[in-house]
Amino acid sequence: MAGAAEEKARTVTIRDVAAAAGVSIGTASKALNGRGRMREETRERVLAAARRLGFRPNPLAQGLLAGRTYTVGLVTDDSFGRFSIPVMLGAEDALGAGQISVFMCDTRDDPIRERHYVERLLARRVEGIIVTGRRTELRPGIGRDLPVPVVYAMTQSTDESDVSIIPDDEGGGALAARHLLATGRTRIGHVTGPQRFEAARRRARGLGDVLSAAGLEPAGEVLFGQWSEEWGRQGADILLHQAPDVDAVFCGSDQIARGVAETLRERGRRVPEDVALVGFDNWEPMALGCRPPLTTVDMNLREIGRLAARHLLDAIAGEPGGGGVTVVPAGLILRESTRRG
Amino acid sequence: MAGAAEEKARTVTIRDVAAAAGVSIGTASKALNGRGRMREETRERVLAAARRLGFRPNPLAQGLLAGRTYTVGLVTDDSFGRFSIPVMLGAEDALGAGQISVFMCDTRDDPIRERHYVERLLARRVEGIIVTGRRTELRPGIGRDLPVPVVYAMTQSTDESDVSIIPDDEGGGALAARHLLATGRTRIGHVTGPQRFEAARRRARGLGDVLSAAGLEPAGEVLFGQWSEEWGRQGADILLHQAPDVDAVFCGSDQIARGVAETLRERGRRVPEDVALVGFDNWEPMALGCRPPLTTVDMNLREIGRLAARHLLDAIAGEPGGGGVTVVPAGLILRESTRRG
DNA sequence: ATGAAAGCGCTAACAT
DNA sequence: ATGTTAGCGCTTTCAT
Repeated sequence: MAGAAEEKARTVTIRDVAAAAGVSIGTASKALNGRGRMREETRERVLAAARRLGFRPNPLAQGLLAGRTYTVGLVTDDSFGRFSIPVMLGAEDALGAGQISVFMCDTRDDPIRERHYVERLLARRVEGIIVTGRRTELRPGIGRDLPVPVVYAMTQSTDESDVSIIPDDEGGGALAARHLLATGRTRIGHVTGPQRFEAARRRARGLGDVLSAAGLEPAGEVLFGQWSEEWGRQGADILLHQAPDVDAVFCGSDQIARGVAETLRERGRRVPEDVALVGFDNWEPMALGCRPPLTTVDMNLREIGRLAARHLLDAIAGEPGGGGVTVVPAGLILRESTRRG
Repeated sequence: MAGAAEEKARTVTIRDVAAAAGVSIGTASKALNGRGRMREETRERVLAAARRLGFRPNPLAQGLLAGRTYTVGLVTDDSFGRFSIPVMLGAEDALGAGQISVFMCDTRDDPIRERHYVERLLARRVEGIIVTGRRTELRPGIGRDLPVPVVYAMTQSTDESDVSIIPDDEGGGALAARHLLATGRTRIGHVTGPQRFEAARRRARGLGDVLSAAGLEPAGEVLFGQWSEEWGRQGADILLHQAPDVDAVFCGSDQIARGVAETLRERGRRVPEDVALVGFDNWEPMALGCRPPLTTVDMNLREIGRLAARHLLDAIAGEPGGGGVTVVPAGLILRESTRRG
């Protein structure tokens, strides 16, 4: 299918092509790159030779000359990959088109290792660096006055002049709230992650603001805890105790939502008939495995990655673009857990 | 902490260092690389200049000369990252030490895209390629007679002469079976993924062989289905129907095990008192979120990655190593779901 | 229309 | 002990 030209192990240089076509190296180069003027016949001959020999220009040599490498570094501390992978895929979408390749580095959350990787990337002359993380928290930048542009995706540098692309946690919370209100719920509880997480606070604020605007308050306290199913189970019990008439729960993550769903079911509350449930993350194995399947907020991680890459490309191209934070709107994925009763 | 030397945006070449140290380029090179003999004082002077200017040798130039790039490609079709990320981390462990950087490419399961990426990697003169996948299934190789060595990790090429590193599915099944027998279970059921998956068949075989050797048979039929929680729920019901006295279930994945756990609980069977449960994958968010936390088979994905990288390094170094399949032993992670009653 | 030559940043012979 | 030179594979003037 891929044609008959078998690649041989020996590397073919432009010298070989030129020799095979009976022209000088310079001419071969021009023919291959479509530069300069030359007889059509000559160009054909060179191209044919190149094809026949399986010639691939050596990007190291090209880059050396052009002063470019057409590579960027992607540094992540999200070993587990849940969040950084979609970001990376998005980045690849945007970079791949431009023939830019990505060096992947996982810091294992170790600052020493991170420093080390950044050094290595710079030594390799990457043209830019994308830094991604597990959650949208502030983190120290990877270095000041680096010789290449840096974009933080799904994480934020403490240095305000750095460029960060983050999800709209607050908007996501608001989206969930409006959806629940629209489906007729009014006694809405909230079980979420640790209060020290900016993301948890923002999601809670998004919910709170929408409820306030509707003249409502959250059912029970806003329950900050852990990002785990176990906490979801506990939180649901606390919530049922504080607000027995609760008719909806917005959860700070899909894992928490699963825990909540389980407790609700065990306490005899039907989801969604008695209590509607909205998660956060749209982590499919979790959200689809939940019973019933979970309506949840999707942070559009892929888009975050795409945007980060585009910002980086602009910066590499020398366009200012301006520092600061870009917030990517979240979306709501509708499933059974909030179906109208 | 990292010293006061601020990096400036301008790239520093060895020429600059030589000039600053008042020596020739050649001497500067020798000083920096510790080759050749020279006065200690001169070497010091060059190193000091290099440090002061923030000099980093350009690996493109070095590579061009050495005919090496110190890079490898990592091609994955596991967009979601569940399996390929640990493999990648392991590979990084092994490669990073050798100053080899990794180009990451995600094929999105698209052969065209894969072909494209492989082309690009070869054009970049990677010195080797690691191919990883979602499950241990056979797949067509990425190409024949490629100019660099290729290692398949967590997936297997249909071409038997290719090098593949795969998990020990059969051994994992056997491990689970022996553990269940050791804790006094004898009526052991099996709910797993689709029969068309080699991995599912191997796991079932591992279980079956151990049971046979003990003079036992699986409880009920071996239930092949989907890799989903939903199927776990259904499968458990079928199993309870076929073998009401079942006292343990070995599941083909942690997701399936969660479904099984849920149905068991709803049918009034306590886990682990009445029925012990073993999963497969050690996917922590799933296994730990399960109630009770899941005993499960760990495929040692990281080790698979490490081994794949080491094979690749050997091959790059020109050591034969021999083709064929290497199987990495699995381990059993003990948690509540098989605690002795 | 084509070729020759310089040079990207670096290293390794070979001078001195 | 240090400097000079050639050359890795390629592109790009500048001659011819």
